[in-house]
Amino acid sequence: MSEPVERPTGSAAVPEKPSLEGLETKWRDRWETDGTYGFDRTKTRDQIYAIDTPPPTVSGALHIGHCASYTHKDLMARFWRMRGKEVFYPMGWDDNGLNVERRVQLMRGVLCDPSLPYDPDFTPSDPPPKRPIPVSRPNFMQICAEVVEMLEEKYHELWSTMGLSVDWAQSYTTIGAKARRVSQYGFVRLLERDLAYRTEAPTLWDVDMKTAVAQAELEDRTIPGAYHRLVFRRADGEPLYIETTRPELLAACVAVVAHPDDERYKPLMGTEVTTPLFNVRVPVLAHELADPEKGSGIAMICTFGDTTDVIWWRDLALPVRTVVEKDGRVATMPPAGLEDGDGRAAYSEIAGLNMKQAQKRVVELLQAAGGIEGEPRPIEHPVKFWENGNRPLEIVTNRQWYIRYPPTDEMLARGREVRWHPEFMHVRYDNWVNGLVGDWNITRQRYFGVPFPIWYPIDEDGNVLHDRLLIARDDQLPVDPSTDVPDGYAQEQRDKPGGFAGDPDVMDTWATSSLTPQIAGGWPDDLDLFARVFPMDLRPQAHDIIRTWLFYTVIRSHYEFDTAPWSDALISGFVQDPDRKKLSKSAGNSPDDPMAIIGEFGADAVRYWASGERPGMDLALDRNQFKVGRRLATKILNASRFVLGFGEQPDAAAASAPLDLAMLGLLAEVVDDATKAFEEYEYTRALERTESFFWSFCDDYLELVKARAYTGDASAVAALRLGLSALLRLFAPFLPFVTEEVWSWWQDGSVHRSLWPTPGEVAADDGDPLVLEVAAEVLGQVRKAKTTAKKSLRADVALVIVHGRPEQLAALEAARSDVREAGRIAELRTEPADELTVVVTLSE
RNA sequence: GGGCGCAUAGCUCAGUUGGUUAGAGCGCUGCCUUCACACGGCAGAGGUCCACAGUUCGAGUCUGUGUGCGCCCACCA
Repeated sequence: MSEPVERPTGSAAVPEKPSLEGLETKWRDRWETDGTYGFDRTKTRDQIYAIDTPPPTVSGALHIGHCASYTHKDLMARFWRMRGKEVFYPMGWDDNGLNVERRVQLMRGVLCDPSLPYDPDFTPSDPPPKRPIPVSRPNFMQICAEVVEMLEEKYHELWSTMGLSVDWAQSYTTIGAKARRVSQYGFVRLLERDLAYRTEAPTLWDVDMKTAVAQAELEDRTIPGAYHRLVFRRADGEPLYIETTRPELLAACVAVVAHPDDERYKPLMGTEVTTPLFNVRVPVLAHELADPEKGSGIAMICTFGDTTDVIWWRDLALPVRTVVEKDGRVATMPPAGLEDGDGRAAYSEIAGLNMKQAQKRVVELLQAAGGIEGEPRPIEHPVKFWENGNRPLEIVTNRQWYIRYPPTDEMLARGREVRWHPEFMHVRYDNWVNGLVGDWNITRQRYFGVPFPIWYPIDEDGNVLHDRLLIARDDQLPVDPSTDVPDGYAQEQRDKPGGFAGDPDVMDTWATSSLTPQIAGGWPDDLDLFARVFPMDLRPQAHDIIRTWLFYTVIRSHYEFDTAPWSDALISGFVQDPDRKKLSKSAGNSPDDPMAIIGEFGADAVRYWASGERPGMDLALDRNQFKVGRRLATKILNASRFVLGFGEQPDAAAASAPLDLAMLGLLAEVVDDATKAFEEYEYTRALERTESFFWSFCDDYLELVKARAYTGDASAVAALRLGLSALLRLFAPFLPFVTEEVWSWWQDGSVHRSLWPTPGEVAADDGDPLVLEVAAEVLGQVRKAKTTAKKSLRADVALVIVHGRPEQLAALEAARSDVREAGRIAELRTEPADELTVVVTLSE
């Protein structure tokens, strides 16, 4: 038993009492100052790893789920950077569109009324008024811009605190000039190729926000409704019962339809029936989509009650009888075809009512007129809503811009060019592509968005000539047709006969965000940069927007560059609260407020928790994991201080003792596994392997070697420092703050710009892992004996007899003195046996 | 109605090509004031691997059926 050795004085840079406090602030400032994550655009495409980072919707509430998914992207960025790639890792803010307008309406109490003049002195009142105040379009835009800037700063703050290694110099916003230019330029190019077009067509419409919405933004909600049994009259005066949940649309009825094989209605096909109340004659038609099981098996077709009506209307070439206006109210004037005097009188009773009121009134009128049989029969049924809306969508006819979908097989082929992580998410893409209907409506009747770079001439009679486009020149873009003037016209001619009119609408936000690789990559003005980053390597995103962001990006890249936009898609899941419900959206003091959590546990701990979410899987919000992560970070701090306290040994080759080589050999395997895991986007496995090794490094190896290390043994010190160096680098993507802190104690430069360890670097010689395994097992048995005897681990051991196979005993011999020191063993004997057993006799 | 995923210890999850006694962390219990770390360490208890059927010498793992949960999609009269 050796005498305690005085501990060598540690490096001056190693603090006596290391702490995690303040590491986030310290290092994020330092990384910013040093440009640690700056992108070097002189590198070529093969040297670059480009990430198509999702621009977060800044109008949404910040919550801990963001931290999880953005950590995953950062893990990949940091891994590839350490592998020597120049990582192109921009950040965008999605700050245009309807959601921002809604947020502004709530936060500032204003809404846009384009008919109002600009008021330079207007300031929103604080707190905002309950009833939003109408303001001019320029005022509204200004307020929106202020609000998004504030929101973006909060995101920036959170991302920096989380340690995201983005290059902030590459930032963009989807409402910014660059994004507007790319959006308009991309649009014009599609227009020139007839891949974008404008047409008047039935459109899904949100009556509250008064805008069209796209197929991808729909969601079904099950709400109460009721079947109303309406009494139509056949030519012979007999009744024909038709069940509908929307009697208020009766005036919009253009036909009734049954299945062609439905024997009950076959005799009526080709005849006409008369609607109750309005007394309009409509044909009885056949169509496959009519379901004999539903209602009375025969349906009324209205223009338009739902998307099936649109299909019937199109397939059967029916006329339009519009009843619903864009504000969701019944049109003032009755539709064409409603000629009957009583019918017009009935219509006047519902004109101007909203849908709910209209339904009530129509039912009353029908009851009075005997047009309805029995009481309404309540049901629950799915109805289409805009995903952020409050009232069911209506379908109205409107002029809209569309982008054509490519043929299905082309879109599927593009999907197959991408490697999906996890692979099963690919199915969602295919399902979506196979279920597409119509084309992509990119028009929104809103204000805070990218306008269409289009004007229309006005003829001498004041008619806007919508089929004669005045398209902005490429070099003019971005333009705002509401203030800019097309070539050949003067500002005074705006909205005048013989003059011009600007296109009033803006693009759907996806029409812009589908171009994120183009926007971030500098297309079309910086083609040098673009060639260095496109097609990109990675699209990381959540699974809910496969049908939107991912799909649309593929389409734009397909049209513009004839390629998939990236080689790999990394799809993350959602964060759920411990009860598996949706996380609360409230910002501020909620239990999932990210800043509060980071403040309590540290960013590394939050990243640790997030790293446990495997691609495609959901993750529960688990405070326990924050604790575990924090404990790991603390352990790294303390273990590192301990290791570095043994002094320096610059020659890594000095590691020669069998125990030390065994440790390094095992570490080399860990490096190899972690590297492969990362290359397969299995970052969770990389962390698990590293973490598990690290704990045995601390509990077993460090305990075994410390007596020798205290003496300054070159092999021990070299192995410890080499092991620590590799471990810090393996942990660096996950725990960037604590690893950087420790790295700074004894290394130059940032750990995040150091090279990822390689197996060969760690284990130049072949160590025999058995040495460490057997030594750790014996030490473990000694500890167990002490614990069982309720003795301190410092208690002396009189005798240890190890039974084992010859190679096990030989391995133990190679570490004999380390084992004796670590276990405080007076006498260590070995005896041959078939399996390894350890008999421990404690001293009295 | 269609598709996808999940189901393993009280909780959160690993279990790679089928192969002895199914693992980890947390939690729980006990012990250790230990000279890197009490924001610690050591150890212990705890499981009919959702059910049924099949393939196989052998199934947590492969096949089928069913059940439960979650998500995505769907033409909703």
